[in-house]
Amino acid sequence: MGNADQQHSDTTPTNRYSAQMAQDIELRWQRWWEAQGTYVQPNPGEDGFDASKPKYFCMDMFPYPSGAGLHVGHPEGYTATDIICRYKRMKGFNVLHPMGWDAFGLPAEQYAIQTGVHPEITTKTAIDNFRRQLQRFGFCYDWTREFGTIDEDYYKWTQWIYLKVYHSWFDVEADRGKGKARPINDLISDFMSGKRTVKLNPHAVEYTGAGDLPDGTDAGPWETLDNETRKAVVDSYRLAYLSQQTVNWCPKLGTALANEEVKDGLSERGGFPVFRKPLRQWMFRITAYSDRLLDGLKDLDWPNSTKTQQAEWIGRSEGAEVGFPIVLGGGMEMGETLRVFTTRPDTIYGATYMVVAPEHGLVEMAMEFAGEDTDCDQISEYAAWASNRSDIERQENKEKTGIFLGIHVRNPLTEELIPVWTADYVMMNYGTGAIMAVPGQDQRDWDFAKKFDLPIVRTVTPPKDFEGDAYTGDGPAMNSGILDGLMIDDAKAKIIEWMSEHHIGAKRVNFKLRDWLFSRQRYWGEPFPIVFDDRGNHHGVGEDSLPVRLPPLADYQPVESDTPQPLLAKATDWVHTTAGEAGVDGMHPDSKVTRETNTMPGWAGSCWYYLRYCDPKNSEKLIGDAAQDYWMGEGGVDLYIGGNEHAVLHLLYARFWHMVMFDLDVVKSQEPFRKLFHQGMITSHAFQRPNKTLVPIDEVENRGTEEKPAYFETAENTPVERIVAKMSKSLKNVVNPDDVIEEYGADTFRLYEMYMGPLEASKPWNTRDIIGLYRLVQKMWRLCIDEATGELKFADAADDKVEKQLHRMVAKVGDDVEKLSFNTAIAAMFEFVNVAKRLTKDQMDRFVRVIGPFTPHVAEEIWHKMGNETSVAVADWPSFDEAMLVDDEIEIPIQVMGKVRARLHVAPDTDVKTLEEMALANSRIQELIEGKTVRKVVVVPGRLVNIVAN
RNA sequence: GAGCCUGUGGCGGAAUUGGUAGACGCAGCGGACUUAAAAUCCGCCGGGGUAAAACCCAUGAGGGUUCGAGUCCCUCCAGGCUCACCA
Repeated sequence: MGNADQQHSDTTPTNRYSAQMAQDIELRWQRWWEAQGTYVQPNPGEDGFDASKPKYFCMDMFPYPSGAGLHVGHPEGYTATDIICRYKRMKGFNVLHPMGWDAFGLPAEQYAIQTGVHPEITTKTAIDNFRRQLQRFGFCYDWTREFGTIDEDYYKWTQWIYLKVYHSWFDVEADRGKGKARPINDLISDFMSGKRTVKLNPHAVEYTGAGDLPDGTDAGPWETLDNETRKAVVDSYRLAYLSQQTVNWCPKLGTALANEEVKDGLSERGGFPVFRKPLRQWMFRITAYSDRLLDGLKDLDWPNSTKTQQAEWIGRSEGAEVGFPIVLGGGMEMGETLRVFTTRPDTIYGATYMVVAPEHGLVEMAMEFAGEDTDCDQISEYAAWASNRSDIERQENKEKTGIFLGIHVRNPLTEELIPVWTADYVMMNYGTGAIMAVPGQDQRDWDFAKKFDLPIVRTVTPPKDFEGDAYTGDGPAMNSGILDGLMIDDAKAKIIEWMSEHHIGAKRVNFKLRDWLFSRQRYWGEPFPIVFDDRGNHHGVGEDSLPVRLPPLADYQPVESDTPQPLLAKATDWVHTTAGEAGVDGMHPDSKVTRETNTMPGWAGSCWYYLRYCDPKNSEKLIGDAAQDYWMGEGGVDLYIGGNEHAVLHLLYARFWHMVMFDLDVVKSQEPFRKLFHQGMITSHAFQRPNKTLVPIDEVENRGTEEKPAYFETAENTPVERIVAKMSKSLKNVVNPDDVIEEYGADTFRLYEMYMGPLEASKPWNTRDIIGLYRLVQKMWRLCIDEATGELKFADAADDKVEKQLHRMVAKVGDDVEKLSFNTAIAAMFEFVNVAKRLTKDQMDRFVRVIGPFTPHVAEEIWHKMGNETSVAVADWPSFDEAMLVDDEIEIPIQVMGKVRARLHVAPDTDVKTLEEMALANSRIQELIEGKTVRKVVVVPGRLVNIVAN
C-alpha cells in the first residue's frame, strides 16, 4: 500500500523523484549543510555576525528524550518553526533557532530502574537517538548551541540561579507597592540599622497563624537577638525556604510531588496514589509574585486559553478576612479569634456555623480546652481519618463528613453563638483553613447543614420562582440587619467598611496559587548548592564551588516507604564534607557540614534554558550582556512553540524565575516569551465497541467498501465504530517517523504534517493521505528536471498565466507563513504546479526559493543544479508584483433577496453605479423582479450585488 | 459542578473575518495512453430535481439580528480539553 519504491518499473524514467532519490538527496545535503555550517548563527561580536540585521529568536519546547524515540507529534511543531526560521532568514533576519534536551527528572530515572541501566547512560543514548532522528528531518537548528540540562556546564548555572533566589527576599513595598526581589543582605542591613522592624515575615506561608497580630510580631532590636532567632527571622523572608509542609507524598515513587504533578489524586507520572504527609521541604515563595504573574499575562501574545488557565491557576479572588471571637465550652471568651476568608462577607448574617480544616490549630485547641460537648476521642479519630484519606478518595466521594468541636464563636454582627465544626471539605492550604458556613448562599454549606441538621438562613432574597437549595445569584439582602435591601456589591462594600471600622475584619485578596514545592527525594536531578552545619542550619555553597556535581551512585533504587529517604543520602562520602570543601563563606574551613540530599525537580532545568541558548559556551556568566541585549531584546523569545500541556506548569515556573532574575538584574526583559503558540496533537484512529471500550486497529477488519466502510472486530464478529484516539502502544496505532521517512523521504513527511490542517488543531494521522504530498514533491521535481536525463529543463519564454500564478504563490506562501497557516501555503503550491508545466530560468529561480523553507532538500538539489554555489537557505525571499495578483475579469454574483440568481463578468474595478445598472439590466434579473418593487440595491464593489425587491 | 474550545461532502480540511459554501489534498467514478497494469494526463465528484436547465434543500439542532449568517447573538445537543469541596 503506497510504497513509493514499488511504483518503479522498467518504464519509469530513471530520474523520476523516488524514495531512493529522496534518501540520496537528503543525506547528501544534510552532510553539506553541516560541513558548511549553513545554520550556524554567530553571536554579536563574533566573526560573521551582521549587526545591521534584526533578530528573530524562535524556539521549540525542547524534548524530553525517552527510550522510545521520536513520535510523529514531535516533528509537527519542529517543522513549523523550521519553516518560519528559514523564511525569516530569507527575509533578512539573524535567526536564533536552537535545540537541546530536557534530561533530568523522574521518567529517565523510572526507566533506568526498570532496565537496570544507569540513567546517565540511558539518557545519553536517548539523546543521541533523538538528535539523529531530528537531523534526518533537515531542520535548520544551530547545533553548535546544543546542550542538555544534565550537562555540568549547564546545571552549574541552574544551581547558580537557585543560590540567587536563596540569597534574596521579596520586598513588598518596593517598586511602588508592586514588590520586587532584593538581595537578602539589604534586608539584614535594614534590620541591623534599625531601619526596618525585626519580625517574622508576615506573608510567610510557613508561619500562617503564628503571632497574635495579622501584621506579625515585633521581635525586638537585632543586637538583642541570638543567632538562631536572627536566622529564623531572615529565613522567613528568603524566596527559597525550608518548611515543614503537608506535601503530596507518593510512596510508590518514593518522592513528594508538587500540586501540579498530581492529577485526580494520582501521580501524573505512573499514576500512583498520593497521600498527604508533613515533610521538611525546599519551597519557592512564588506566591509573592501572584499579582505580577497575573498582570504580566495581559501584554503577552499568547493563546487566550493558556492565559485563562494560568490566571485561573493563580486564582485571584477578592473578599474579606473576618475574625470571629472564640468562645470555649463553658461560655468563656478566650480572647482569640477564628480568622476566616470569605468572598461573600455580605452573607455574614447567614453564617450559622463555622468549619475549620482537620489540620487547623483550633482542632487541637478544642481538645485541649475540652468542655462537655467536646468528644476528644471522636475528634482525633476524625482528624486522623481525614488526613489519611488520599485525594483520590476525596474526589470520588464528596459526601460531607465532619464533627462538632464543642466550641463556639460569636458572630460579631448578630452577637449569636455559632458552633464550630471540623470537616475535610475545608482545605488547610487555602485562605486561612477556616470558613464561615452560609448554607443559604453556598451549596456545599447547604449540603453539610442538611446532613448535620444545622440551621439555614437566607440572606439574599431569591427570585419568586426560585426552586433550588442555596441561592448564589444576586438579589436584595434580607435577614441582614444593616444590609437589608442592598444588592450584593453594595452590601459587600458596606459590610467591609463596617468591619474595618470595628476592627473585625478587612478587605483581602486571596490566591489559589501556593508556594512551589521544589525538592524531590530522587537521584536524577540537580543537587542543591546547600549544606547544613552541625546545628542543622542551612548555608549556601559559594558560587566558585559550583557546580555541586551529582555523585555517581550505583544503587538508585528508590525505597518504597512511608518515611521518605532521599536517595542521595546513600552517597555518604559526598554527603559528609567540610565548609572549606563545599565553599561556604563565614565558616571555619574544617567545620563539618552535610550536603542537602534532596534534588531539584525536572522543571528546574527547563525554567531558563532559553537564556542559555543565547550564549551557551559562556563560562563567566549565565548569559553575556551583548548576547542578551541582542537576542532577548525587550520582549524575549519572538516565537515559542510547544504543546499546551505546559500551559500552566512550565510556563508559569519559567515566568517566575525570569521575574526574579529581572528584579535581581540578571535579565533585562520583563517576560521570557513574547509570543507563544501551541501545536495541536497528532492523533490516530482506533475502534470503539458499543460499550465505549477501545479495540486495537489490528483486531478489526473492514467488511464494507472504501466508500461505505463496515468495521467488525475480527475475533468477536461484532460491529465497531471507527473513532479518533490518541496514539498508544496498546491500540497499535503509533506511527514511527523513521518508517515514514524511509518510505517517502523527509521532504514529503514535512509537507504532510504541515498539510494535515491548522497547526493548532488536533488532527488524525491518515497514512493514505501522504501519497498526495509525495506527488507534490514529484511534480516540483518534474517541473524543473527532465526525468529522462536528470538535467534542468526550461521554457523558452515565460507564459503569462504561469507568471501570474507564480506571483500569487509568492504572495500567498509568504502571507501564510507569517500567519503560521502552512496548510493553505502548501495548497498554493499545489495550485502552482497544477498550472505550470515548464518554467523559465528566472521563474525557476523564484519557485525554488519559495519551496525552500518547506522542502529544503529537493530545493537545494535543484538550486545547485542551477549553478548556485551557496545554499538556497541564505538566498533572499523573492518579491512579487501586487498588480499581478489582480484578475483582468472577475465574476460578480447578482442576488435577489440574498439568493444568487445571475452572475456578471466585469473588470475588478467596476464602480458601484455601473454594477447596479448592469445587475438591473440583466435579463434573468428582470424576469425575477417583474411586478415587484425594488426597495434597495446593495452593491459591494468587487464582491456582489444584492437586490431587495418584493 | 465551573470555565474554555470544537462541530462544514465518504475522509483531512478551505472560505478575503458578515458577501458566490465546499479552495487544495485523499478516496471514488469516467476517459486518454498501454497488449495489460502501474505511473502520468484530462474530466466528474454535498443531497434532491431536470433530457438539460430552472429550481429546492444543505455548514450539529432550533430561534434571532441583517439586504445578506458557516461566520454575530440566544437556547439546546454531541465531542474534546482544563480546573474542581478554592470558601
